[in-house]
Amino acid sequence: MNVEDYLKQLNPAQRAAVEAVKGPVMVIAGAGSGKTRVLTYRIAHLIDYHQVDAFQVLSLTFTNKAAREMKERIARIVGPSEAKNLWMGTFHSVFARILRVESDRLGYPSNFTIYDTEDQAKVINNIIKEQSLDKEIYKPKSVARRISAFKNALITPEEYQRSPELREQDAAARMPLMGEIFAAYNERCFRSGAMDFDDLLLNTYMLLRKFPDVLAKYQDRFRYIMVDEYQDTNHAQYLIVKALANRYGNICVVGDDAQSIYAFRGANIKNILNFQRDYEDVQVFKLEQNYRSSKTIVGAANSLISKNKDQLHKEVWTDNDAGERITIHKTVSDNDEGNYVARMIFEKHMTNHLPYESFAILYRTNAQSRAMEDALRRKNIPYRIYGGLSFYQRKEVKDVLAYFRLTINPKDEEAFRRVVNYPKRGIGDTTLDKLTVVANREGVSIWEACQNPMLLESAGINRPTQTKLQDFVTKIESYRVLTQKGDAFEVAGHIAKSSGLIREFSEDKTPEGVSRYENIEELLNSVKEFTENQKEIEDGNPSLDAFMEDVALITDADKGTEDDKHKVSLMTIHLAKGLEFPVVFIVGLEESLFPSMMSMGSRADLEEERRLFYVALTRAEKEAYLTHAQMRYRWGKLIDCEPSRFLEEIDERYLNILTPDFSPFTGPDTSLPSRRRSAENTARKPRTSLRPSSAPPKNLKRVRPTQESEGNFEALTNVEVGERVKHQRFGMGTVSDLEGSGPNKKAIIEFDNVGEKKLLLKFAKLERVNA
DNA sequence: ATTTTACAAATTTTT
DNA sequence: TTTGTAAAAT
Repeated sequence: MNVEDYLKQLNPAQRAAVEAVKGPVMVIAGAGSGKTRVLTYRIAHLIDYHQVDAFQVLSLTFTNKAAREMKERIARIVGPSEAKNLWMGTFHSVFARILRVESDRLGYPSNFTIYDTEDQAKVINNIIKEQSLDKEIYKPKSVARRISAFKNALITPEEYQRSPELREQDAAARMPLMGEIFAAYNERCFRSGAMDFDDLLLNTYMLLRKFPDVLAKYQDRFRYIMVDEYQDTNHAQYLIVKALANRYGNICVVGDDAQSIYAFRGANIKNILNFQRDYEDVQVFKLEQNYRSSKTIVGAANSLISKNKDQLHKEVWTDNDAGERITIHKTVSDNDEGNYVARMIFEKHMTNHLPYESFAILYRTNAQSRAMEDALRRKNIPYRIYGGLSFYQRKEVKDVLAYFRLTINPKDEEAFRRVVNYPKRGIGDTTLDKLTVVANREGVSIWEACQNPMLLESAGINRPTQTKLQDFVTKIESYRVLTQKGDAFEVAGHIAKSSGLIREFSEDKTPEGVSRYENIEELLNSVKEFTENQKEIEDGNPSLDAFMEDVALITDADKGTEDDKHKVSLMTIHLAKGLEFPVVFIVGLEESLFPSMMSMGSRADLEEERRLFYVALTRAEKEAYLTHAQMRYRWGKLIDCEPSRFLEEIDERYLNILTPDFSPFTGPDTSLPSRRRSAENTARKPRTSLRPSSAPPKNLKRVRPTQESEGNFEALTNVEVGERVKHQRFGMGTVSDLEGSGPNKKAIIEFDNVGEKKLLLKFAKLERVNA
């Protein structure tokens, strides 16, 4: 594709934004206005037309998936060898990459661990316990939120102590020791060689501020900077971008104030509202033509968002057809809501021949997915849930990962605590407490304390336990040696086996245990896949370090794969940002659910909820359905619900309000007479108890005790060479070889799309395909 | 040190 | 309803 070709595909406003390559540029991009297209072509244009070196372009996106897709599109214009040099990714992943290079400046090891929310909570919990504070007053969650807020505002523990206002705020909240906890938390993370998500930003900022030569280096490298979803940047991100752009001034931010929905994690909508004040001679472009949605949807969304006070003026319009009115439907209960949605999807799928991937069900809270899942499953409608408990957060997966983490960075205290006695080694809480005391006293990590027999002795740990600890240390050390030679897959496989975890899981024959075992297999598969991919790439890195780096910053939105074709998407509205679907169901439009209870206190919060609804509505291309239930299960109790105020805020001419008659004689399934209702409820019980009692697998393989696994059971193990088979995830393939026998029988399968895989037949959910 | 039992708490959204 | 934590028992 040459210059003329891609410029021709743009409308005047888009084209102007693409061609304005110098100086500060702000693009206000209404929903569905072709923002990604502008960003893509702008970068391609820089490289292709202005001969800018791809190494000098930094592009910060909202998800890594978005970055990957954009890179592919750019590659098609400028060629893959050039495109691969682009710096593209989320703030967190790009800055983690920089921090790995520069970590010694800040006193961190370059293989620092990235703590997720769970690790963070555990550290805080430990500190609260050690200082014997009342955790009714110092709620770990609120402490974590508070610390996160400090970091996003770039406040250090020292600055905290110097600020009377902050100290008073916490004293007023009966938490006068907040500053001490904050300091202890930072200290502990530092000693563990670990950064949390906020640290990735904060430390990048500190790095650039304290070391002018580092700043100069990156200023000089990133001569063209682009920031997507600028309305969702926080203060730290704002300052980092500003610092980096300070030399060349070629900064282009793209965003939509109407879609700012991340204030709760520190995003500051003022960043976009004040951009013109912050930079000189800003060129502003407004993309107001919506290419995505029908006139009805655009009109409805406009009428809704006009209720917000804080916004930049813009007029989103569309050339598309008027389309169907938006349906509002009231149901009796949350289960009923699920049935309605499932029935509508089924009907539309059958009568209009819409594939299942055309549908999305969006909700405010993850908890709402349950009712939807039940209903979809009952109708055998395939679906995929995004978010919720992700694969990498599952307990058993984190256990294995903790061994990996400890191998890479033995100072990682949370990983240490997690696995030092798992599988059981006779090292219990008492020992751990003693270790903590001595580590704190000496100002070293627990690991370092374990390496020093003198310290163990002085901690009052008895001889047998000392030996156990030393055995553990030796074991981890041996893994470390292995990482010097082996690739991620070799090391991971060895660790999983020799740590005893595999044995631990395989001994458990309960359905939960089997599911856990499968998840570990799945994890090792993904290590294998990663290793192989890295080996194929020219300068790929197949080490375990690289794998863990990849895993740490994977986001829920990043994980979609090919096998999501033909599936209905279920996700929170937050996760739906940036996506679009022909038909969208927004469920649970009830007061104190959406808008959420927490947001009803202040106008600013309420406006954010309204923007959230705006985002939800504008995901729809052709049709939108809004549902609300009269009753809903919450906290295990049935509660009454009022329709959301947002429903009244949409201009009526776009609406089609169904006021269904709830007598048992009308609609076939919409409302259920009480007898059937209770019968259904009792019928539900046994199935629910069949579910793994641990958190049900939300993302990858969901264990479905009923249909699938039993249905094809005979077909699983007796495949033969040359046969055509179908795998849930990998698609179609041909069996090329068999290995092992009995329960360990494996098949080597050449898949049409993903190449050769070796699968344990016991677990691979294969289907025979008749040629 | 580990297992069992009982009881409380939880639901906003995520990198 | 489910999940996690604290106390009590082995």
